[in-house]
Amino acid sequence: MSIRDERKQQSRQALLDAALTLSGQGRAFSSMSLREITKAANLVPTAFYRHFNDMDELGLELVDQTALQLKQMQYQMGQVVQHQPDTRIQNCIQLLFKHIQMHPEPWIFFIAERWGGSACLRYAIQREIQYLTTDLSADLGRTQTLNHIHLQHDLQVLSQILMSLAFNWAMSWMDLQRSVTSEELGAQQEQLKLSAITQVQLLFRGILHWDRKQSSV
Amino acid sequence: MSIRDERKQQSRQALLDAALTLSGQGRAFSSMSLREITKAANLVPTAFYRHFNDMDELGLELVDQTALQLKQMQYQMGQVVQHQPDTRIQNCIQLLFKHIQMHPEPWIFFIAERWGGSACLRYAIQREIQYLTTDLSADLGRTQTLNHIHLQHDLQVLSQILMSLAFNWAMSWMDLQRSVTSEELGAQQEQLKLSAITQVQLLFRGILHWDRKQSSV
DNA sequence: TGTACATCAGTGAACGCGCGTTCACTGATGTAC
DNA sequence: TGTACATCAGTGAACGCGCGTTCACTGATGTAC
Repeated sequence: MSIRDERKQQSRQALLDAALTLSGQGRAFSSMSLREITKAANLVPTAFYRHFNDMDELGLELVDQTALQLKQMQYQMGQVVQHQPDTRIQNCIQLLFKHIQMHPEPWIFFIAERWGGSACLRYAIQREIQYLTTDLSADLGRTQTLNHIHLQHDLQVLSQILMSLAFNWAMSWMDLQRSVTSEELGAQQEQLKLSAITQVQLLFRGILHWDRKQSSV
Repeated sequence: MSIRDERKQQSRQALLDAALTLSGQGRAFSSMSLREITKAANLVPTAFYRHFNDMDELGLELVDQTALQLKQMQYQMGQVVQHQPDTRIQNCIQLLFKHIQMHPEPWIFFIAERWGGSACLRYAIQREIQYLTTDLSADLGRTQTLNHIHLQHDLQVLSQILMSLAFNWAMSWMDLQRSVTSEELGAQQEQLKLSAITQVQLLFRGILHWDRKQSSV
């Protein structure tokens, strides 16, 4: 890549990073202004148009980038579970929260904009979450515990629940960091983890006793 | 109430309704302007200050009003289940979706602003959802199916899952109405209901086999 | 009941500000010979 | 390698617009006598 192209890429990424940072601070994407973003990226407002036609285009690119990060995290967790088949639920949850702690922005951006003020971001994120759910469903189908579940639909339903729970945990986690004093933080984080573990154990207890034929509880 | 007070209340409610309507159309609260709201309520911008100090104050009042509607819906569902103890999960879900269909705005407002761009709305909504969850937990504790669950914590965890699922269903439901053509709508709505029913059946299967002592799956 | 005054929801002009977008430009980088 | 021209990321002035907020006002409603 030429010097010029490289610098252009840097500016482009600076714009994307600026938006992601604001999102991480709790701002809604639909309330961010083009001028605000360019200022944070050390550019004049008009330079914006060298990279994107409008804010929506930047937003969609941001969905792509953050979705990629979430997919990578999911892949890594899948690898861990596959190579250590006796990994306990506790350890999985611990691993998940460590990831969330280290890279919170994609999680925040996804859940805040999933039902946010921009329709095109909503659809893009919804689509990405569907991909993630399908991938998770495939991962789950390969595990020992769940190989008695044969109907794709049932696995898909389980993944949907897990995915919606995971996003809830991520945001509750970030919410604690934003609002709780540092002395109480550790305790409340532990409590959140415990709650998450119980939630998943409850789900897996249901799956272990799952039987399509008598499903009319 | 005097004529003057009555008219003032009407204007005030018109402002609140205007904001709720915009929210129902997919707009983020943090991107709504004071002028926009007053215009929709047939008032001049400056009249806004006769009712609220700023948009945040209006937003908090809106949280109170919509929370009340959700509480009433929860109470009604609790009554139905209590008086017909053999109510099936299917019927509960059907009832829930009927409510969502008839009064979608509180649901949309709550989930969109739960992680939206306004910090004070986030906290207010979070608090209300906690109340709803605790109430649900109490309702569940009174049902036959669950009277083998004695630990408050376990009921609370179950309520948390159900609550987060319910909000997900509500938004998916509204999303269908917004984006799917009318001929496909009915079928997709049925599919969503089926998915919701399966999700809850799975959860209750887990609860039926729940036992704190061997909870390390 | 009638009158004189007080209250106050709503009005309309005005303000300074940040917004998205246009345009002609600059000057470093890339390319052709 | 050196020169002459092309490209194009970033600049800066300017525009019209909607924003939140101030202020002095109007006139219907309420209150005291």
